[in-house]
Amino acid sequence: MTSTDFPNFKTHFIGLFQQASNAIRSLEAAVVDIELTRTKQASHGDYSCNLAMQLAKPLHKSPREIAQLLVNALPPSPYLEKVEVAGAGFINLFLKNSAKQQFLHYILHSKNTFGNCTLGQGKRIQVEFVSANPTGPLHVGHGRGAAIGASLSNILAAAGFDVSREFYVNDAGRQMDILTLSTWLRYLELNHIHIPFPQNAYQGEYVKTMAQQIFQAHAQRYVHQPELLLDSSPEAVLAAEMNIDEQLDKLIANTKKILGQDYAYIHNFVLTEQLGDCRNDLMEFGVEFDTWFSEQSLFDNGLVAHAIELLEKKHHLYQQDGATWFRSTDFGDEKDRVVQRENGQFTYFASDIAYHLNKFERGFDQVINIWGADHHGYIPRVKGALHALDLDAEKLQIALVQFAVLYRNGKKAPMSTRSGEFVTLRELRQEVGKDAARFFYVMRKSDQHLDFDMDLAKSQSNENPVYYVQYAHARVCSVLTQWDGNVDDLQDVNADILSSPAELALLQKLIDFPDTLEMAAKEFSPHLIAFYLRELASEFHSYYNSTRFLVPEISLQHARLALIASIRQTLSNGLLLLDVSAPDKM
RNA sequence: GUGCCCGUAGCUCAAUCGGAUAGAGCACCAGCCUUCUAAGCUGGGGGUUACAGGUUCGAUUCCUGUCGGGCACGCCA
Repeated sequence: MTSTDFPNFKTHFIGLFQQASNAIRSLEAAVVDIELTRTKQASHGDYSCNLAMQLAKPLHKSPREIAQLLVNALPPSPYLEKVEVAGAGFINLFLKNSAKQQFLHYILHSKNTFGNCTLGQGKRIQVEFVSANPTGPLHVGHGRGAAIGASLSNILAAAGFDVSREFYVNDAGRQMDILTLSTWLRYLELNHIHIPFPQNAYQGEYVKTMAQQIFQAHAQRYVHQPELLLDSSPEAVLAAEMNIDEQLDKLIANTKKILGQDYAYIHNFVLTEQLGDCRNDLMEFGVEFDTWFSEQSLFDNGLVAHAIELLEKKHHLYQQDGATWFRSTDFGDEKDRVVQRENGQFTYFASDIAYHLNKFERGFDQVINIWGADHHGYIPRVKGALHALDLDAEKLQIALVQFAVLYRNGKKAPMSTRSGEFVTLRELRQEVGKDAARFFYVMRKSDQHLDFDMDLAKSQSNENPVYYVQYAHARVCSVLTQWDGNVDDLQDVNADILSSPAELALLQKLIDFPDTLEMAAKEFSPHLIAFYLRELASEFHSYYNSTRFLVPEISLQHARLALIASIRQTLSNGLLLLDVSAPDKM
């Protein structure tokens, strides 16, 4: 065994149990997949297997009896100190101290690849996240999706997937038209033309800023004939009887008519402006994308029409009330869905079908969508469309992220979007910092509601878990700096001396890191990394306070330094997965 | 009204997809710096896992019901 080629204990032991159960003829039929879990108590050893209890029922034998059979048939392992049958029929495995100690060599040789695994086998996986409408600044709700998506992408990459990060740009819809209208109205105001600003248009200050930019660059170039906006057409006369959304659509239609070719200029300007802002915001948040995929391009390239044609050919469409419907009820949806409206316009769902078809055609082995929980009702129709197109809908996995509720000064902060009254992601970053925000966002399971406490996240004290972890890293750095040696010289140090309970527990904790990462990748659960880091930091801080590292005895000193250097490496690797910095000093 | 998610310490949340005595942080109380960073450590009190049944060797986890909360139910995106 070379120090750079260390086994994963868990999979190694599962293999042993596999062999053992294969060797026992009476078990053959019953054996399912073998699970190995880490124990919570030291008296139960390091790993525990419940296979015997699972087999008890089908075999009509007592669990302890089966457990003993398995233990007897278990091949020898150089890493095992002892094996015990305990409790109702658990098989407990005790690792040799030497196995734990030598693991340090593996960590110090692996360096920044420690924890990585080959779970993904190079498979191409796409993660689509954020995908916010480019109609205004990102708010704290988007921040959660961004943090989880980015961290998950990093985790999947470390787990051996070929990850592609994608942002779907909704640049084709009505929301963009509303933003265009809103900006033009503000621009007219700058030209002293005051038209009542609709309450359901975009109220935010950033709209005025964009209008200002257009005004400064082009003065009155885009004023045209605003009086036509509220023309005396029959529709306008009936305005009082239109609801506010119909009024808005009327204003948009008139604006397009008035501006003609110039509408596209303004539309494009606001889109570019918002997208650039969004990209910049996310970059400063540590989130970057490989692809920004335009919804409009699906229309321009005829992919939407193509996708609908395909559905038509496969007889999944029908006409009713002048519209074209997709029979999604055939695939478990609760009602059929319109793909093409009476007026000939495709719906958002239609472009989404084309988008997902396109994702599949790009040849990804797996596609993950990270969606806000409010989209859960949307899943059956998208999966249904994939089924209808004879695609393997299993390749698409949707990870729902629950809303974040922001608390400020102990009170719930408002988050309404149209009104412009919301806390932006940028403000959050400025108030609490990137690291604290990123860590806080992934401190919860993503499918749980999140209470984001600004005051807690902001406090530079032990209340904020991110500093606790970073502090552990900085402390190790400080010790190693004072030692003034080369960490690489510790790679093959004799670690046998590390035999105190605290040291062995720390070693086991380090051994857990690759398993934690693999689990986080399998379950799409970045929060596991955050929890792991806090636990590791906790054990380190405790060790730090109880033990001196820079002791006179060189062999002991080097062994302990190797241990804390390994801890530092693991903390650093883990923090990197979350795009949180690992500072040398604090 | 229908569907999905959720309910765990005073608060915010875990619990390796059914495992052994349900764990952390915050808050509260009592201690620890002339020695590697006190943004730290040590100890303490805190629970009928919303409630009532059921399934089995074993339930916070699975099933049913009740109560309470969130979200979704457009020819919006």
